[in-house]
Amino acid sequence: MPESDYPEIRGLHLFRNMTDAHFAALMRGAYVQNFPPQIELIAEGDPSDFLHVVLSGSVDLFSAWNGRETSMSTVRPIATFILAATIRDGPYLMSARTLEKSRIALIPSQDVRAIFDEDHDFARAIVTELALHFRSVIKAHKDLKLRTSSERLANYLLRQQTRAGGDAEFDLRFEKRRLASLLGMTPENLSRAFRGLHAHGVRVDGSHITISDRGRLERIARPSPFIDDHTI
Amino acid sequence: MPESDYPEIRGLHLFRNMTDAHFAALMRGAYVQNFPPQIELIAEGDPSDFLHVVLSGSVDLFSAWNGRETSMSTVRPIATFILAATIRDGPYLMSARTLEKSRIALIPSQDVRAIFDEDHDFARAIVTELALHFRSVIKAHKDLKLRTSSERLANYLLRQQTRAGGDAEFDLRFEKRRLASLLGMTPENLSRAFRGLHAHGVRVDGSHITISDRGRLERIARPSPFIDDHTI
DNA sequence: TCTCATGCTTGACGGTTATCAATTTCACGA
DNA sequence: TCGTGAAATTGATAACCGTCAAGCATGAGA
Repeated sequence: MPESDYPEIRGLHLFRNMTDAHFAALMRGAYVQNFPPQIELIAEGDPSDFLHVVLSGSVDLFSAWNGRETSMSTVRPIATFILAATIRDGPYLMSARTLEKSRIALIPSQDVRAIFDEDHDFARAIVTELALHFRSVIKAHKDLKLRTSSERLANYLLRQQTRAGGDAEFDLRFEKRRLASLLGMTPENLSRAFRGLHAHGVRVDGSHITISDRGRLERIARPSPFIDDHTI
Repeated sequence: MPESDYPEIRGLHLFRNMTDAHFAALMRGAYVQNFPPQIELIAEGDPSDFLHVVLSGSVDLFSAWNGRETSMSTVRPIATFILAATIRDGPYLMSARTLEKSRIALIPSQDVRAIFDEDHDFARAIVTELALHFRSVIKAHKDLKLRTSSERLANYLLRQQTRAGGDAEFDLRFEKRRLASLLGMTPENLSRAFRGLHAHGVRVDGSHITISDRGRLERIARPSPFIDDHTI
């Protein structure tokens, strides 16, 4: 594992407060690999041998059943994924594939579990991380159960506008087909949902979005901090 | 807090391995209360002052948005709820109401966080519990995104049959209206979905279910361990 | 036993969403 | 610059699901 990757990983919440010795022990068994786009990193059902850390690029977590497939979430640098499977030593519940050329660190799951037993600060960080992820999934679940597809899109756009610094214009960070899958709809209906939002001040040009009047969009989106605020 | 409640709580996975001193410290600030049916224990958005433990009865966790409401899950003895909100010291993401007369222990959240910092076994148990819950929500999310309503019902019935010991006959543990909400559908459509399963060997008499041929039901339900097995 | 409230079921209807097919647009390499 | 293939859009259609209204079943209480 190249020294240059250490600071990035060390800077993560998860690894920030552990002792140097324990961090070094974790890194000893870890290695970094470069992957081309569209490579399947892990498959649903595989044993969880490694905790993954996305250092650059991006990774799609998805799941399939009975010939259907859906995107569950996208992981961007710097972040880990499949922490829960690592902790429980259970099979992956989602598959993962690179969306673009990506650099990914692989930390043996058994090392994570071993250091977890010894380093209280690391254990504490894992709990915090898991609780945050848990709450995010709850929010996604509420989004899906309580809202129609165009309400989900409207609220998604408001969230993206917020994370873009509140600017009236910003770019979608996904292909629309995958955005559709994330939002739980077909690409066709995403297209129609975008058209429906024209009447509420949303302009779409390719992946470039313009929200002319946030207040107007909020009146139909009705965002709730308990669904849409992913910081709490 | 009555001594008689100690063993039940102590027996929970979450509290089983912590030291006596720390457990006693937790129980010092805790108290047990009896609630009648249909009492709202907590409301979405409230600060998470207490970790709740259901000792008897049952509790519905639900969420509302824009005039709509949906059941998220049901908590039965002996189990805790809203652990993640307690850990993060964030607002509740779900409301909770008693379904029947229930006895519930309330443990101050700040005590949980304080003991967590001191007792490594407790911290470890919390991580395990959170990871398990996280994976359950992921499964529920996949269920909702990948399956139609009658597929969800068919798989729900198979899961219930399994937990009833595999018997061909068992009873639903919910009112059908709440089962419908849990499964993400209306009571009307639940009724129609049950009728649709008649053709696949499912008999319904009130809340009594008979599955004449599990294999036949499995052929249309196509259960997957990565959605339906809540033990992994 | 009767009444009444509640939950469940059924049918009719409309809205939402998925599917299929056909274009159009766009990005990228020849 | 042009050609190619994938993505995005559009329209038509059907499946799915929610809503509304009515009727039925059940059980608690007078």
